[in-house]
Amino acid sequence: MTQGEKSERSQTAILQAALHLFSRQGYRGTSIREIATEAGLSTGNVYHHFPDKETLFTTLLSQYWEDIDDPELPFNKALAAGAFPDDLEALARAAEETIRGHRPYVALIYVDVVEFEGNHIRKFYSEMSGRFARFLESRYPGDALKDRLAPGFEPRTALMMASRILLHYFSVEILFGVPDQFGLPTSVALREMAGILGRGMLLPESAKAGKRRRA
Amino acid sequence: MTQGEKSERSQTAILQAALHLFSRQGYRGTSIREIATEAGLSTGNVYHHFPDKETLFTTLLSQYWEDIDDPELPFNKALAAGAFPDDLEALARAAEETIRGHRPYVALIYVDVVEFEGNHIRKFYSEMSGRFARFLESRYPGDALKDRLAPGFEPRTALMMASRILLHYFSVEILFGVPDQFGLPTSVALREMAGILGRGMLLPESAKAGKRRRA
DNA sequence: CAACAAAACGAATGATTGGTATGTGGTTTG
DNA sequence: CAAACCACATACCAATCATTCGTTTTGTTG
Repeated sequence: MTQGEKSERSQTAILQAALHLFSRQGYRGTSIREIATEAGLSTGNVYHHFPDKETLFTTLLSQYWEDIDDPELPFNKALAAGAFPDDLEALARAAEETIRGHRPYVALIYVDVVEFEGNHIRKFYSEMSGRFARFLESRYPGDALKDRLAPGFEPRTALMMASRILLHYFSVEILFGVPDQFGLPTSVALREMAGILGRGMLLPESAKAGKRRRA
Repeated sequence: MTQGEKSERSQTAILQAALHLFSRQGYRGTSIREIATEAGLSTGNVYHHFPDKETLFTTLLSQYWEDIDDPELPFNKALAAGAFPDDLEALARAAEETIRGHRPYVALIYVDVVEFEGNHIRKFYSEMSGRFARFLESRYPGDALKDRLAPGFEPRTALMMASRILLHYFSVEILFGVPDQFGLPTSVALREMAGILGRGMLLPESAKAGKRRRA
C-alpha cells in the first residue's frame, strides 16, 4: 500500500471513530485514546494526522456541512424534484431518510451547542436562510413561486418552516428515540402536518360563517 | 441554622452547580470536584447528599419535567389564556420566555440524547402528547375546539405542531445562538409562521383560478 | 450537658486524561 | 543504494477522574 493510501485510510478511520464516539459520549467525554483504539491505531499516530482534539471535531462538522449541500442528499433531491410546496409528504419521507443517514452528525450539533456554546455550528445555521434563498431563486426564478403561494409571507419562510418542523420531527423520533411523538402513527401525523402547513389549521373565512351557524 | 435547612441549602447548591456545569460541559465532561467547588462544598459532602453522579443528572431532569407542568410557566399560561389557536403570536412570545427561562434545562435534554441515548427524557417526550390531550380536554371539553378548526386533523396535532415549531425556533435562537435564523427579524418571521400555521401556505382553492388567469 | 446523628472535610485510590518526545521500520526519491 | 521522509508505536508527563473513607465539626435530643 502506498503511503498516501495508508495516510488517507488512517485519517478516515480516525474521523469515523471520532464521529462515533463524540456523537455518543460528547466531546469532553471522549478521549483520544478511545478514538485511537477504535480506529485501530496508536494515540501518537492520531496526533500525527491531526494537530489536536478540537480539529477532529471541527473537521467532522465541516464534513456534515458539505454533506448537507450535496444534491444527492435525499432532502435536497426531494426539493429539486419539486416536493415543495405541493408534496410535503414526499418532503417528509426525504427528511426522515436524511436524518436517518446523518444521525451521528445531528448528535454532533447538540454536542457543539452544549460544549462549545454552538460556536462551530452558528455560522452554518446563519447561512442556512441564504442557502434556501439561493435554492428558491434557482429552482423558481423570479417570483414564480410567490404567485403559487398564499400572500403575506416570504416563500423562503414557508420553505424553512416546513423543513424545520419535518427535520426536527424526525430528529426527535430517531435521535431522541420517541416513536409516535404526536400520539399518532408517524404516517398519520405527517399527513396532518402536511395538511396544516398547506391549508392552515383555522377554518377558512368562507366556511366560518356556515360552521358557526350550524353550531 | 437548623440541620434541615443546612441540608436543603447544600443540596440546592449542588444541583444548581450541576445544572450549570452539565449544561455547558456535558455529563462525562463535568467532574464531581467541579460541582463541589462551584457549590462551595467538599467532594465528600456531595456524596453525602447524592449517591452518585448519575442521580444528580436524573434529579435535574425530573425538576425540569415538573417545571414544564407548572401552570405558571409562561407557555402554559398562554395556552390557558386561549392563545391557541387564535393568537399564535402571543404563544410565540410565551415560547421565547419559556425557553429563555429554562435554557440550561433544554441543554440537559441534548446532553441526555447524546450521552444517554435519550434514555432519561424519552419517557417525558412519550407522555407529551397525553399531556397536550389532557390540556385540550380540560380547556375545550368535548369537541368544542374541533368545530373551530379546519377539518382533516386532530386538534392535538395542530397544537403539538405549533408548540414544537415555536419552541424549537427559540431553542435555535437562544441555545444555538442564531439570530434571525429565517433571514428575517424574529418578529416578522413569527408573524409569517403564525399566518402559515393559521391559514396555510398554499393558495386557497377559490383564489387559485383567479391567480392563474392573471399570470 | 451527655450522647448520638447528620453534615462536612480532604486525603487517598487506581485508572485515565490531552498532549509530547523519541525511536523504528517501511516508502519514496535522488 | 543511500538519504530523506513518513506512518506509526512506545513510553512518558503532569493533571484529573469518580468514588471511598477516616476524621472532625455542627446540630439535635433526652
